[in-house]
Amino acid sequence: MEMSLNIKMNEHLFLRNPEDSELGRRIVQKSIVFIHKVGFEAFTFKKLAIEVNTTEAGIYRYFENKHRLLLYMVDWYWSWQEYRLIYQTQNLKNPKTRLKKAILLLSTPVEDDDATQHVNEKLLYEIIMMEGAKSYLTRNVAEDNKQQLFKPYKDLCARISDIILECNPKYKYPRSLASTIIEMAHSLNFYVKNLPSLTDCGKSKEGSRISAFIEDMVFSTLGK
Amino acid sequence: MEMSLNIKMNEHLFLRNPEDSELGRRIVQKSIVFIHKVGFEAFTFKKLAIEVNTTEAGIYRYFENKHRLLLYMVDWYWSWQEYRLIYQTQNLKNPKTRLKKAILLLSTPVEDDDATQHVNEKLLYEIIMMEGAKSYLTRNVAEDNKQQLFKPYKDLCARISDIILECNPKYKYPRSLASTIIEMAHSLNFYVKNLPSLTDCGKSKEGSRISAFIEDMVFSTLGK
DNA sequence: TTAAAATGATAGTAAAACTATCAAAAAATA
DNA sequence: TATTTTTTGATAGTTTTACTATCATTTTAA
Repeated sequence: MEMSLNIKMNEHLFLRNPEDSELGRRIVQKSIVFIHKVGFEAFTFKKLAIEVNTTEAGIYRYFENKHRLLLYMVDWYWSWQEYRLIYQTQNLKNPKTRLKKAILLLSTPVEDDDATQHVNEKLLYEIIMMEGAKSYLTRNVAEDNKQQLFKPYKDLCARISDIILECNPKYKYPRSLASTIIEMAHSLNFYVKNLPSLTDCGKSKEGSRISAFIEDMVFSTLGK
Repeated sequence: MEMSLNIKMNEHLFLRNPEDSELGRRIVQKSIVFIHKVGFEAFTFKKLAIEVNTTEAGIYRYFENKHRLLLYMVDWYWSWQEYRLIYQTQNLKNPKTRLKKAILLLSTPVEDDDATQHVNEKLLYEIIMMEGAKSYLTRNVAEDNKQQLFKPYKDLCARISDIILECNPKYKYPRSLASTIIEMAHSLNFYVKNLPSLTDCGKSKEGSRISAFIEDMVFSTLGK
């Protein structure tokens, strides 16, 4: 059986939906490869146009600017992680097991998933690690937030928060703890790779050590 | 008694030491005000020059580019926080009390400190909250790291890590926990202000709620 | 089959991110 | 105090970025 995953994206993210055309899908696909390669600062629509084999104007017809394109990728990523979380925890009854799964999913660098042809999840994970925070660390946070552009992140946070409450209904800070899990899962992976003295994890077995730390912290906090 | 605090900065941060001249100090002072006002993206040396009452070339004589100037501010901030931590914990014998103090210092938005004439710490705290991560989220991390440009952050992390170990010598992840404290203290303040649904803290009494969350998490993790 | 929409090709603009030059002013030193 | 050195001011110039605009051609939809 052949299947493919399609995530419905917020309409404010684009001028023309990139899912609807060959060119659009190529823009998304190549921008992931290209941002991963050169970083968000050096990434321009002019250079991307060459990779995509179109013109600068061609890309501007899909995305207002490169920040919106980043937001598109970031939103796609968080929606995908929420999907993975739902999918991979569906038969797990024990909330503790589910929370463990959530921590593992977020803190383990991802492998490419074939269910999505034009998105390379492995590269995307590393882009989020490196550039993810730039999606909200701008003067436009308030406006972007009004347009619901951070909804996928918030949804994931809320979902993890719910699992936290299932583990311990009396816990006072489920959302703060959920955003700590999400944030640190990615930050610590960045640190291990680039500023290892900020962690206790060696470069080997990265994911597992990071998730061990987060797990220990979370379950201590929730009173096992 | 009149006193002033002077922090020795890494020489790679600047071309000419801004501490050594009236113009240099004005560049630092005004850049804090200006970045706080318009954000790092919209901040340019040309516009800063007008505020400082000099020319664009005048600023380029002190700083190679705006990213180095950001790093200068970020490093100054972490050094200052380390100084505050040492100063404010010097007579506290109990490691638990000292760790609580550290959490409070990092998670409470700061008031301006008169010991430093040309640095407005209140504005600087908010700049770090908003722009701090951009200092290391670049393609130059590795190079910048070789030049020791992240040393102040690492030093602070190491110091908190030491206090953590005093609280519980057997704890396995003191550095990861220390960087979690530092990172989340600032991130959560940003969330409360801009994306409150990622937290459980209302906009009132921000600092105290955030530190309550972090304290609870940290001491649960260390086994009170 | 014809109208509408999407793309390609090209041009142009304002601002950003620098680099260079040279004279005037200020500071250091002899 | 004179003179050398350093620092600043003023101005100009270059390349790249981040767009916007126009128009012909191709593709798709009615």
